[in-house]
Amino acid sequence: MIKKIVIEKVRDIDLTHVFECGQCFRWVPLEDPEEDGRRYIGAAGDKAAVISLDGDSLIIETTGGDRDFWRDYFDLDTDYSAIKDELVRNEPSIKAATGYGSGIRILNQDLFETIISFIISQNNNIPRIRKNLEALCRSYGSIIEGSEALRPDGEPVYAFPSAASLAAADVGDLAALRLGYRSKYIKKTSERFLEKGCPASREELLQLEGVGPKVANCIMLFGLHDTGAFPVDTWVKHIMNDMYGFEEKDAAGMQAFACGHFGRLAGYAQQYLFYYYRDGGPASQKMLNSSH
DNA sequence: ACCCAGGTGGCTT
DNA sequence: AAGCCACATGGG
Repeated sequence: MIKKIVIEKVRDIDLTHVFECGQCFRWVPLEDPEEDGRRYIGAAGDKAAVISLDGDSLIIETTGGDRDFWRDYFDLDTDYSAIKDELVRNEPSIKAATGYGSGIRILNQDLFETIISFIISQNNNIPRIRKNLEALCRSYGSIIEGSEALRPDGEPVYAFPSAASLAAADVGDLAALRLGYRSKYIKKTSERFLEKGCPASREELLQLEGVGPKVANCIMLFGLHDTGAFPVDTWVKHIMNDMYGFEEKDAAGMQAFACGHFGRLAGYAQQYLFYYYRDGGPASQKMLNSSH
């Protein structure tokens, strides 16, 4: 049974930017990739949905979750115009990035899904991360009841696997999904998650196998909504080198500086910058190459 | 055949 | 603390 939820008068939201800025990996365009205002299909936890925008109304056709759940998922009670303004006031050179990624929102994602997703992200690229996660969900996640009705072809949406199902997985079977050396991290981390419960701090996250400083920061930002977290990946290294002259290897220095410079908005700043430099086309790439 | 991608763990200086 | 290197995989 599909329920339709309409949230009116939403601001600062662009579905393409929200779903393709690199914070999540399982939402995909449903159809008409060229069409303006396209619809996305995916899942948040065990709730499948098709998401679209009609003017300033956010339309959620879903198998579950009430209005409050989706308001929280899309972070709709946060004023992103105010955030962008404050970022630009504090750091004028970020304006191109906030302009390009205007409409990004930091989703409130499921913690376990975020942990596994960003363990898979290490030394990997986004298209392959998406493939890996889809394979993982098809093999270890259950079909979301009623999700067949969301898609014209009647294909179901799979829920993200539970910690129990991944903890019970055979490492060889995980590797067969092309998860590579990350297979053992996934199993061990799932076991520990089951045993110890949800990690709630940086220290606890760093104790998980396959979670280092960068992945921990992604989990804090995307899974725990700690907006002061500033993940430093290979792209952000280039950016911080370009903007402030940091040595490429000095990830810790970059992170410390950014957290001081942007404060509680560091996570937003990181996401606008990452998305702009990665997807913003020739203009952003030129800026990166100009000084080095 | 190399280099890179939302890096980490482990070992050696 | 800092510097290597292996690790799986697939695309350019």
